[in-house]
Amino acid sequence: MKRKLRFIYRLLYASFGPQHWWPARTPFEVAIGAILTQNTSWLNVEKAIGNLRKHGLLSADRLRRIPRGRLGGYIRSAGYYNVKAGRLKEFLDFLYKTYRGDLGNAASVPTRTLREQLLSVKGIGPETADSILLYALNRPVFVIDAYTRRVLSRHRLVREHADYDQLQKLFSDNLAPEPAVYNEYHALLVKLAKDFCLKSKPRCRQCPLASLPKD
DNA sequence: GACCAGGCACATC
DNA sequence: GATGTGCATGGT
Repeated sequence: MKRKLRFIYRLLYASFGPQHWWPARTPFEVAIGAILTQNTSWLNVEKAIGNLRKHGLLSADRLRRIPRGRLGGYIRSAGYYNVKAGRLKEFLDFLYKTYRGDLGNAASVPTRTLREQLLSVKGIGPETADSILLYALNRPVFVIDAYTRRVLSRHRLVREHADYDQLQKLFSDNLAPEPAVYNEYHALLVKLAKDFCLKSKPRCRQCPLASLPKD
């Protein structure tokens, strides 16, 4: 499986090239995006973040002070805006209570501890926690999402009903803990899912993974 | 107009 | 432990 996962990575990278997911932004902004993008297209999230920026609200302090109802108004485009405004508030409470409002103060905290802390925040589940860990804090944590699940199961790399932790283990057991690679690999799997695994069968013949050896 | 999108909490069986 | 439901906008 080690060889296979590395082979797939090289294949996808050669086919699609670098995907540039969540490059240079502040860790705080990445965390906000991670919550806003729950079950939502990134395009709609960008609008919401742009709106927050336009109103000078992209700071922990400003977001903490604004009432939940008003916050919802600014993030409408991201959908579920009432739910998400509440989740952002929960995250900010945690951020201030635990790290004085600055994720930078989490730098020396072990990844496992940090993950448990994030998961204890209401509204932050495994994918959101792991997105924050990987994309905002550069920790070697592989992010699993609906696309990853679809690709792995469509290509029979995992059994159909494997849960989040099992899927994640597949990668962490078989890849060196390198955040840049985890970042790129995940993005490439999403690209593959969008271009092929969602499409009709004819396109699947041209799928870069179609030539994958049977173990 | 139908379907989908970088989930999660909560209820129910 | 599995399965169902509410949450909601905007693109295709």
